[in-house]
Amino acid sequence: MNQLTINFGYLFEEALIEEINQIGTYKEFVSDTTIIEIGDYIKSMPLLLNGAIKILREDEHGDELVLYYLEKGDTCAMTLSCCMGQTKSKIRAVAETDVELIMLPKEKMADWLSTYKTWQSYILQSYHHRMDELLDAVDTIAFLKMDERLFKYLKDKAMVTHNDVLQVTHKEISEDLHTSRVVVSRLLKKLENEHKITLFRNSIKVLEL
DNA sequence: ACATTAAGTGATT
DNA sequence: AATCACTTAATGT
Repeated sequence: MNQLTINFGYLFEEALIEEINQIGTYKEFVSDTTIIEIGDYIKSMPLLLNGAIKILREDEHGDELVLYYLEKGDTCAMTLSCCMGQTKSKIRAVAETDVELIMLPKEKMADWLSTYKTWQSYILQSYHHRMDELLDAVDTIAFLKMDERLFKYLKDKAMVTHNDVLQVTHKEISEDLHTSRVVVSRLLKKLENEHKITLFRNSIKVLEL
């Protein structure tokens, strides 16, 4: 399993890679699978080898809101805080693309914090990075108008899937952004008139990246 | 041919 | 920006 060395070799020393290889369990998820559900107890943390994961928040009525995406080399900050305390997940994680990852039991990650300096800085950096992404998400929701949010959403999605043609319906977008389908349709039409995207049935091509 | 789902649009709040 | 009501277009059975 060389995947690990490819994605994390520059981060971790060999001994740590070796331990991860031995202890971690390799898993795959196909696109659109829910990996972590709200309320789940977290007993292991993931290291993303390939693909992208969408992190969502949900309100009491089941309405969703996309927070950010995880990409290869990332880990989920939520699981970190959940593994420390014994709390439930407050977010949902859905595979945006097909995903390959390694699950690490939570007991080890605490041990490694003291044994491996590279592990320690990786965890701390992950936290820092997630915090930035979260602030970015807050800014986006609080300060950007819907049309700008929408365009950013499309660009982000194109980015993580490495594909400028997005396979989504207006309805799905409206759910991710927590707005109505009608609004999304109107704004998409506007973006198309501005030549930023082109619309098709069930897909959208992003022109300005 | 008919039903279903996706998308476009005017009018109203 | 949300909702309603309605139309049109594409797709599935």
